[in-house]
Order: sequence, then structure tokens, then C-alpha cells
Amino acid sequence: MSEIDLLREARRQWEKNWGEEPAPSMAAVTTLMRAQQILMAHLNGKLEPFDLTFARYEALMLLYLSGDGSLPMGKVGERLQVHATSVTSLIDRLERSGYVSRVPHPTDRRTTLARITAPGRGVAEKATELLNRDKFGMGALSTESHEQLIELLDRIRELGGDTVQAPIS
Amino acid sequence: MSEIDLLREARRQWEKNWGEEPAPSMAAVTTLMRAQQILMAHLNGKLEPFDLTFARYEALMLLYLSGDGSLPMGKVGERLQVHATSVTSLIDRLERSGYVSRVPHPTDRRTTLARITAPGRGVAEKATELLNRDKFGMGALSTESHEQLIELLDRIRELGGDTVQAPIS
DNA sequence: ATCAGATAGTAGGGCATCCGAGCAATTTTG
DNA sequence: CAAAATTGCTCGGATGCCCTACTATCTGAT
Repeated sequence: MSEIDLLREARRQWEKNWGEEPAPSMAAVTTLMRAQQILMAHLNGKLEPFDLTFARYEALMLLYLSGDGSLPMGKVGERLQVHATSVTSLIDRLERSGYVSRVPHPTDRRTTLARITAPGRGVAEKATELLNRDKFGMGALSTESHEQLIELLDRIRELGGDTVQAPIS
Repeated sequence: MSEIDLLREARRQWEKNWGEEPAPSMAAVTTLMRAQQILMAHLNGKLEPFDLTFARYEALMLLYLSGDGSLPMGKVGERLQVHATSVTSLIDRLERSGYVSRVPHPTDRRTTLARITAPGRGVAEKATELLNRDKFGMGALSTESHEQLIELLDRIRELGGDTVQAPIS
């Protein structure tokens, strides 16, 4: 029952073998990965009663918040920044739960629209209430910390071509 | 080509629909998820020439840094904080690449040891050199920012039962 | 008007992760 | 010492993600 922190331990190893210089970035990355894993597991747990995962929740909310509750599959992938094939399986699963249905595009016969259903709207609202109340599992951090975290992570996001600090223009 | 930031857009939507209060945590979570995704893709790209993914790199380094280059499968899962079945497939894959081999435990016949091979050691060193030079994809942040990020994320890790701020005792 | 190229979605395969089930070996207990 | 519980690992199935085809459809240029 030594109760040591595995990530701190890894950092010590790194310093010992490769010096002080690369250790902080290595530690930051492993900490980020681990925090993400923990948060994801937490959120998936919260969403399980709704027959949702966080990935499916995001897709459902995208439709919920869209103008008329429907979007072409391709747009969903674009907004969620996931591969088109991931959208197929995401919507497959949401459709199976009855939260979304596929409808043909009125004019472009290539295109399929994912449309949120009435039950889907209900679940979206209930799940969002729960997550908002839970502060998305981030209750341990103050609002200022949230903003600070966002600022730091935004600089990593730039690496991925995400446009951060969007000009108002 | 509107070049807008999708995550900022989502935050605006949240504020519009549910007020200011839950928006920061929602934004922090989505930003964290996205940053993790970008970082992971970046690292996997860097590691691909070595026939490694970040997950397999972590497992390989664990063995590389262990006393005699071998650990029981169970210990690997414990240290990496992944499920035992994940270890099986991770080591399967590393074994296929010739970086690790399974050897029976000398005294406990239930136990299998994962042992790093000579080629595995070579790859571990080369890959680590590369990642250290690359600052694990975190070059956009200063060392102080790394430490700041770690502090913030550690508070999320506590939620997952990771022991942070390990007492020396 | 046609035909080449772009676009939309899906199928199939790989990887990483989890869970539950199952099997073998060891340790604990009565 | 024998039965019960635990431990260590693997297998099969699920989710989510990516990539590479492949089909169907649309668009634009000649």
C-alpha cells in the first residue's frame, strides 16, 4: 500500500535518465492523457443511464442545437472533427437508441440527414441538465482555473490546426 | 472559409441556452478532449516509423526502465493504469514487432513476464530521443506553462483516485 | 450532352480500451 | 489435506477512432 503517484514516479525516472530538460513536457503529456482518461470515464458513467456515451452525447447535442434539428452526416463529422466513418457508426448507434433518425436530403440524393427525434430531444435536455449540474466532472477546479486551463490547452490545439482566437471579422 | 473556432462556438451556444454558469466547465472539458486528441495524433505520427503507437511506447518504456527489463503482465497494467486485457493486446503487438517477448515466471507458473528484447531497447532509445527533442509535441508551451498545466490537471486526476501529492512516508 | 472529377455515405479492417467469462495455478481456510 | 477463494492471463464482444476502398450521385468543362 505504498500509495505513490505513478506519474510523478515516471517523471523522476525521466530526469534520472535524460536530464531535467525534457521531463516537464513528458510529465505534462502523460498527465494530460491520464486526466482525459479519467474525465472520459467519469462522463461516460454519468451518461450511461441515458444510453449515451460522451461521443454520442456530443453528436446528439450538435443536432439538438442546430437550427431545425438535422444536419448532413458530413457536416456532423466536420463540426465534431471526427472522421466520416466515425459519424456513420455514431449515428448508427444513436439511431438504434431511437434518438436520431436518418432521412434523405430533399434535393441531393447523395446526402443523408441525421435528424434528432422527440425522445432524442428529451434525453438531450435531461443529460445536459445532469452534466451542467455536475460541472462536467470538473468541480474540483474553480471557474478561473477553467479559464486558465482553456488558455493553456488552446495553445496545443493550434498545433492541430484548430483556429483559436477567431477574429470577429 | 469562415475559419471559426468550433469550440468557442459551442461555448457561445451553451451560454445562450443554459447561462454563464455551466459554460466554463463545458468549454474546459471539450478543450481538454480536443487537445488530447491532437496530441495523441501528433505523437502517433512521430512514433509510426518505429512501428509504435503512444500506448505501446509507454509499455515499452516501462519495461526499458524497469530493473532487469521484465515485468509480470499484471504489473504492467497496474503501472500503466489500463485493464489487464489491454495489456494482453499491447504486449501481443509489441511481441509481433520483436520488441518484447513473453517468458514464463521462474517460480509462479501462473505469471507471464514481458521482457524487452535488444531491438526493443534500441527502439526505445531512438524513439525517446526523438520525443524528447520534440518536447512531446508540447513545444508551444514554456516550461512554466507545463508545470502550471500539470498542477491543474492533477486536481482532475485526484477525481480518479490517482494519488497526487504523494506523501514521502 | 457527356465524361472526368469531386463529394456523400458506407463497408471492412486495424488499434486501444473496457467488460464479462473462463481456465489454470496458487494461496487461504476450515 | 481438501475445498474454497483469489490471482494471473487470455478470449470474445462492445465502443470509438482512424484509414482504405467502393458505390452512388452531382457538377463542371469541353
